[in-house]
Amino acid sequence: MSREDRSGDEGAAGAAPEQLALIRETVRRNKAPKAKPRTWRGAALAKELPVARVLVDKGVLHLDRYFDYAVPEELDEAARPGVRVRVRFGAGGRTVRGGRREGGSLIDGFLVERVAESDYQGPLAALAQVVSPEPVLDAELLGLARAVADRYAGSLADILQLAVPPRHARAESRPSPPPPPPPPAPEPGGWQRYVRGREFLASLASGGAPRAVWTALPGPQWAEEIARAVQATLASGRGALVVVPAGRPAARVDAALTALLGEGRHALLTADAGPEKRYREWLAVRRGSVRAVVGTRAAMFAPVRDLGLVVVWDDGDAGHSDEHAPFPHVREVLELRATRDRCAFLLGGWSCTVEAAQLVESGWALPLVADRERVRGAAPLVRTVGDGDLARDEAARAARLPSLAWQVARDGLRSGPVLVQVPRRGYVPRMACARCRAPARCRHCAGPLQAQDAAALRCAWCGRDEESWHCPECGGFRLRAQVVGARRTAEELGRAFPAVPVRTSGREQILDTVPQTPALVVSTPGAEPVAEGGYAAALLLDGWAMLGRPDLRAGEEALRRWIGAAALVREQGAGGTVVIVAEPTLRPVQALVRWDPVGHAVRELAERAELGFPPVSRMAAVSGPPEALAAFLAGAGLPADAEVLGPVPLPVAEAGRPRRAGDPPPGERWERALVRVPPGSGAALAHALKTAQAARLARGGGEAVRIRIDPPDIG
DNA sequence: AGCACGCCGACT
DNA sequence: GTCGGCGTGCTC
Repeated sequence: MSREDRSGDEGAAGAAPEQLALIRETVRRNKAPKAKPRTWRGAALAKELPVARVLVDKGVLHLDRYFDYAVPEELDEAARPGVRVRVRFGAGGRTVRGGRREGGSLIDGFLVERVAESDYQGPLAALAQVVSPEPVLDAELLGLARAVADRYAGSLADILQLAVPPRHARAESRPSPPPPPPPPAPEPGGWQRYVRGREFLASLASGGAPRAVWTALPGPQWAEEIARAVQATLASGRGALVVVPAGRPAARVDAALTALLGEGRHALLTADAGPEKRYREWLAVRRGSVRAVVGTRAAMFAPVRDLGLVVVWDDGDAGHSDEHAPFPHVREVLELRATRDRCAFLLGGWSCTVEAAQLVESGWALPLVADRERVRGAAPLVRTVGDGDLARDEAARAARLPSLAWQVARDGLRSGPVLVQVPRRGYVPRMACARCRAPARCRHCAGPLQAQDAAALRCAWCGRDEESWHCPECGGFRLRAQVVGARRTAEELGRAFPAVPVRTSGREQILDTVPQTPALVVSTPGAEPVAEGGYAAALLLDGWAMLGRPDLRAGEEALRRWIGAAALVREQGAGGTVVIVAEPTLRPVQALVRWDPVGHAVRELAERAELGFPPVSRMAAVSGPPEALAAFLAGAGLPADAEVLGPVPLPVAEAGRPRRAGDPPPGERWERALVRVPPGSGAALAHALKTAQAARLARGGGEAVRIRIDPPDIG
């Protein structure tokens, strides 16, 4: 921008807007007629479409737009839309005598588009280099990345970092083979067990785009069912994408696809592959030589050709949330893809998230379930041990384990392995009514109450102190925090059955499978090995630890984990039994007993709607130093229907403790505010936050605040 | 983040 | 006149 331009703006500060526009227009016309670009070097330009619009690869929000560069004649051929380029970028660049340009540093970018002329006033710099002719960012992927960036108030460059793997020259130089012809449509297989299963598969095979929330029957067949859905989609001549939360389930779907389709039909995109392999597989997908993909969360952006189906398995698993800003979630991204590409959508799991229930409730997706009788037949028998039982149970007090659990373990060990689910350490207890166990909630915003110290209660959302709490359910006025120590219980179990081997599976060392022989398998949630032929029984000893977490999702998450363990147990007709040590009146416990995760999610959804919780409302968390946060919120121009809760102080990070993304730097006192908007205003909220953040960053001095749409831990 | 531009005070 | 300090805003 020239000096004249700037002084023109200043001189017109008091002028009417039309006048201002007129002045700008005049300056523009006089100075820089829209014509072929001039470059500083005056090099020969491409004859057709000599301007390249480039997305510079900097995650900074205020650079989240395209920059125009001139295309030199010699790069004309290679400079196609979608290729990686290098350009000079930075204020360091300056024009020196003779109209030549120097300075500015070389940075990476993507060529987004070729156009005839530029809106930019002034001479364009030339593309420095086309890194490779491989068009890695096509219009479809760009559009998706843009939509995801907008949804999460993040920058396009941040999304592209997740969506386009780093280049590897050797991988690129190898040609990819042509795709094999479509396979025949599959037999319905296990899909026959679901009410509309055959129809769903048939629709996929005939090129349809059905959308379903699938409540999978317990047992290991889900992977094969997903593979059949993929095959049906391939049979229609389209591609398919499956995203699972971790490497183990990815391996299961991978095996099922190989069994059904043979080798070379699909790609496995997981985080643990090396850079070369990763890029090679990704390229094979992009080039269309592989039409089906299974992978973990980064695969959600996989550039599958002519996408016909997206699948997400177990969407409640935290593994589906990306750890890098702006933290996109697989379910949400695949929803966007299904809508944008008009392709089929399949969300499956043994359990059911509130978000999944909402997809059905809103009519966006149809439920895909088995009838009650079949569900009951496939599930194990679930028995509960509540506080009353424990109180009456002499043995339990002595040995810290209920008699029922002993019996079930002993019986089970006669015919096979017995799973013992124990809690992970580190759950923060939530306060609940000592009498009826209803969670204690803030009377103003319904956020969870937490114990400050011995006496004081404070809302974790809005920060208000609660001095005279009483239970709205039963009128009780005493609170209790629930703490459990069940690890030792498992050890005791081991001592009680000395003839039986004890195997453990946990965070550090995860067992994949265990044999059919009798054994005690002690596992933390999510790390349960699969038992050949199913477990004879399972003991779920962590009821209170799971329900006691100060998290909106505590109930849903507890149920998901219980079901995740119980689904590995034999059906009740084959003697499969589950014992859960938790109060049988609690909603998630009842849902487990009835094996009704959907009913549970539907009720939770209704309750969330009533209380103004996500996903019925959209929430964003904004955190940062108190002054910066206050300034941000004051100037953010939030939608009129936005409601700001808080800010409240965040816990100060202790030195030596592992930090999670979004935690304040050690020793700094940060605050966090929650902003919530009603349904329909989510996009406006994201836009307002993004704009405000960009303005702050552009001004330079302003300290950045952290923004997270759909925060996972809203207390 | 870097870096030039421009305004303003100090000095030849 | 002209040199240079720092505050502001831009990067094709």
